[in-house]
Amino acid sequence: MSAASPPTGDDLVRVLATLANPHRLRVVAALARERAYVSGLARQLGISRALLQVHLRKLAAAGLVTARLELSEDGKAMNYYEVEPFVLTLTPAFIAAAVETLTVPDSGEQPGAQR
Amino acid sequence: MSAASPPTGDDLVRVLATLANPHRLRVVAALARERAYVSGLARQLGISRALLQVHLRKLAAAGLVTARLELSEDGKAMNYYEVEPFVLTLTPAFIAAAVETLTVPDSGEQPGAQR
DNA sequence: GGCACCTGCTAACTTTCCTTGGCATGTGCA
DNA sequence: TGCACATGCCAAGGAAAGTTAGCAGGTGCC
Repeated sequence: MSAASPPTGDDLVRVLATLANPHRLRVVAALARERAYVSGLARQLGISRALLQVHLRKLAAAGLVTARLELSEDGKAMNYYEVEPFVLTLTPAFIAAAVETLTVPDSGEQPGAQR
Repeated sequence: MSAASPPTGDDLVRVLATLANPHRLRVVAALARERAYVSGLARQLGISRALLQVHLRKLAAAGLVTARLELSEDGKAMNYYEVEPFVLTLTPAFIAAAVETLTVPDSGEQPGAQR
């Protein structure tokens, strides 16, 4: 799956909004090197677990990272996160295409909204 | 120059944050078709000029669009905006590289911040 | 049992962003 | 002169995001 072909413009907005944050960018960068579990990653990044949890959740909601619950050798439950191999090439033309499938805030949500 | 090789991670965050907005995405899409002036574009998009101004300013600050002041046939000052031909390929590896040049919020702003 | 490590959640505060409305300026034309 | 169009700015309220602190649960080991 991954985010190869961004279908809806809403998805694009969500992904961009998710990546538009220094902490989340660091998380993606860290997970790009190697997967990690929450507490360890929090220490590595120098932020609180609560804060990291929120960011990880957003990244997961955008489909940029995935969680995998595992058991360590000593039987502790570790929640390992790994980055999704996404590729997103942003260009004016690409954005123009994505905008076609943007839902409008109030009225309806017709993709091909003519002006 | 355009945004061919995103230098600092801060720039990346700025560009992403700028694009992470439905209105600004629509603006980029509209300008990708053809350049336009503020009032006309506001009518075309169905938003107020004040709102469009703010979004255009952010887009310009991120280097995604450029303004060009011209005079119409009847002597009116028209501020034409056009999109910049940017190309930004987002991948985990690309982000990992950009993070290297992310400035930290409080302390200093050393690019190669060790963990 | 007590300590150290892991997990998750929620409430509340602070900060930032979005949006609107109003005001001021300048031009051309009837 | 008054209308229509263009430009810009600033203040203020509402909505959303970021962050912290605290609580509760689980396991292994001395």
